[in-house]
Amino acid sequence: MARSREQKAESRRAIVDSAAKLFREKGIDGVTVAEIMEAAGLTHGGFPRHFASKQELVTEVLADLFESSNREPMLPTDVRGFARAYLRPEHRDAPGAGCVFAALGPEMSRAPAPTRRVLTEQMRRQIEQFTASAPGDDPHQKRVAAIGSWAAMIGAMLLARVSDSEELSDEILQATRAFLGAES
Amino acid sequence: MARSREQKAESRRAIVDSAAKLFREKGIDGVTVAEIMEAAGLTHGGFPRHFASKQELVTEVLADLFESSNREPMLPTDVRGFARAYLRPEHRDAPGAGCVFAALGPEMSRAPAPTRRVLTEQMRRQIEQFTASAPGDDPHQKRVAAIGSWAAMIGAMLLARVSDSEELSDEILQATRAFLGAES
DNA sequence: TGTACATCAGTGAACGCGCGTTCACTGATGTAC
DNA sequence: TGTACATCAGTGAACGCGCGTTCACTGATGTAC
Repeated sequence: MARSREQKAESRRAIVDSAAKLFREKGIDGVTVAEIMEAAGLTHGGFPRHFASKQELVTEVLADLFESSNREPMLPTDVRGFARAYLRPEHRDAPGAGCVFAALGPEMSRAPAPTRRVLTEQMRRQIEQFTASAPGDDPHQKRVAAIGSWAAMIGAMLLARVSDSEELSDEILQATRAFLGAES
Repeated sequence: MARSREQKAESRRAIVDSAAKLFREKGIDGVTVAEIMEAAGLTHGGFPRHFASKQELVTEVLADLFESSNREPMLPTDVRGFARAYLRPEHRDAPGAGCVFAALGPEMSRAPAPTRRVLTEQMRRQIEQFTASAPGDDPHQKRVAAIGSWAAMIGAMLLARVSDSEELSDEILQATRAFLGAES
């Protein structure tokens, strides 16, 4: 039943990827370790060979997600292009592959210190990235626009996902795109 | 041990109020029925005399919160005044008394139908209320500004609560106020 | 190159705990007469 | 107005289940010689 070092690395990869998807889809508390392990093609008993606890996996998943999205961004890096791509029904309907903040925000504000540190670091990075392309006459205005625009995207995604009316949900996404000057 | 009808109504009130605070502070899953009952000055065994299940209490709490905030608003009803009051560190630091969407958003997007119906109804009401006072040359522009502004408030509160740096957190709130033209 | 052995990824059963919910019971309430 | 009785809010113990975690075990890996 034992596996090579290489196979272990593959298993770890599969666990992190499954968890990244499931956490965002169902919330941290909404997913069991057994469920994650099964999605990774393993049984739950093997979990402690990779992570000391579920919470440690959470932190690792976030660090991994941010690392890979910084390495090769899935969305445009300019704030308007980002907003156009972010505020789409496809993103709303696939939380498992989408924005961590919109999917897990409140749960994350109650997370332990190491987890919040990773999130805060990413927040700084994202704000700086948006500031570069944000509209404004001076650096301060640009940063204000970067923060305000990002906040609007996240809030809109959250509201769009709560709505039980697809019409209202679509309108929220579209209106926020217009509000941010990111009409397609 | 029995109580009069009047006392029962008082107990129910206490349960709903305690739950409204605790749910927003710690998330739905982060609070136990026993904890809510204790905060209400009762023991957990009495819970089913008031609610058929924890989930039913959740829906009741939301309906009650929205009913009372619509009856007598705690914040200004115009969008800029609302933003000024909403985007405050005091609000960030007291989620138990604050915005339901920022405190429970993602958890709510996975909630059962009756709960989401109550939330969607309130979303419509809030958007309509903001539209009345939002900037814009025509009704469409005003509605766009209402939606975009509200989204920015909720997203900013969420980010401000996730940040483990008070400086960054304060900046997010302030920048979003500036972004929405709601500087004090 | 072969061989003996230590390592350890992964399995599946089990543990222990916390939770939502149920239930027998209590005694004050409030109704029927 | 009194009195007997049904009701039912609230108590505290218990139930049942699901979860994160632990553990004895397995057998392939990969190292030591």
